[in-house]
Amino acid sequence: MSNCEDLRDTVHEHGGRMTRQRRVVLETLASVDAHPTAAELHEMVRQRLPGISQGTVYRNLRRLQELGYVQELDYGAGASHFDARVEPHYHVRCLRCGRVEDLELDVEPRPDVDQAAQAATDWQIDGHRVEFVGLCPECRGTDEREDRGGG
Amino acid sequence: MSNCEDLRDTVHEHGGRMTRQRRVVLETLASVDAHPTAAELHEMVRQRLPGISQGTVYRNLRRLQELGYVQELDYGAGASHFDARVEPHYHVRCLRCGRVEDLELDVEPRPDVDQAAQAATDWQIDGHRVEFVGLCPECRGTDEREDRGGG
DNA sequence: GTACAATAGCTAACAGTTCGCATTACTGAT
DNA sequence: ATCAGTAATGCGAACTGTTAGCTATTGTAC
Repeated sequence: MSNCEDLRDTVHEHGGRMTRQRRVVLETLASVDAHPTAAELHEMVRQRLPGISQGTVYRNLRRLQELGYVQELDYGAGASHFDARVEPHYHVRCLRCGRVEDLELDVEPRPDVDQAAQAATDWQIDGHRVEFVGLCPECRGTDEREDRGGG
Repeated sequence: MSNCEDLRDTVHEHGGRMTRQRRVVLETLASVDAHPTAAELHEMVRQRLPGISQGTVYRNLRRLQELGYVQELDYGAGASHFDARVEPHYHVRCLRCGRVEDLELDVEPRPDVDQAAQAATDWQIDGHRVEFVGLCPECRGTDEREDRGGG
């Protein structure tokens, strides 16, 4: 949420064109701690740009991801969620309401796991993805899950 | 493979009805090492039951999953894959062709990670999901990825 | 200011999955 | 062995999340 000012120039460097829509999509995503889906983000962005279309939000999210300003969190439970924090960090997903949030965990992602995996197979191991699952504070009270976690 | 004979009775215990379709869906999935998608499994099952519909395959996969005979591998890269091995074990997904296979890794899934996560949040942590990503032997040669792995 | 290409907005298409409904066929009881 | 009752089938249509095609705009470089 602080680096938004230089985004214009930086995005230019990468060949992007900083339209009003793209700027607002990124600013909005960067300004919230939550990790909204494309539809949720569309709704938020609409408050500043009422005419923006959902396709534009999708397109910009994809482009911004390619440019490295956004990461997509897609673990299969319904829609993808998006995150403007691109440094690697952990996420939790609520099994009941689907919400995704950051998890501040000082356990470092361990490359030795990848090495162990590499030693065990003839595939080329590029890495691994981790997602924590559970119940968010709001859903802890209620008790009527619609599970989707596996793995 | 081996446990298919008792499936009839066991499934009954859980309230399921062992139709020809359900039996063949499960037998077919259990007889392969691969982890096919619903569509792929449908195609396989058709060789024994030409008239079976895709909806029936989906329905049975869901039901069998509820009954604990099948696990769904859904990490968001296109379609879900299904696995008749329900004991926890690791999987790799090919970033290029999407194939999913087992990964025999003797690193135990570590509950202490969940405990660390639990200590760091007010969510209720139920566990975590891990998926390795990389290139399968067949795709290693070619070099024209269509990436989808993240976080 | 002007030109040009990247992008917006719109709608239709698409993939994966689920649902509704009439028909079939397991299963437990007779 | 038959029968009743209900879960499951097959089919197609609906639904969700996402992408693509097209024309009109509009950033950006000159």
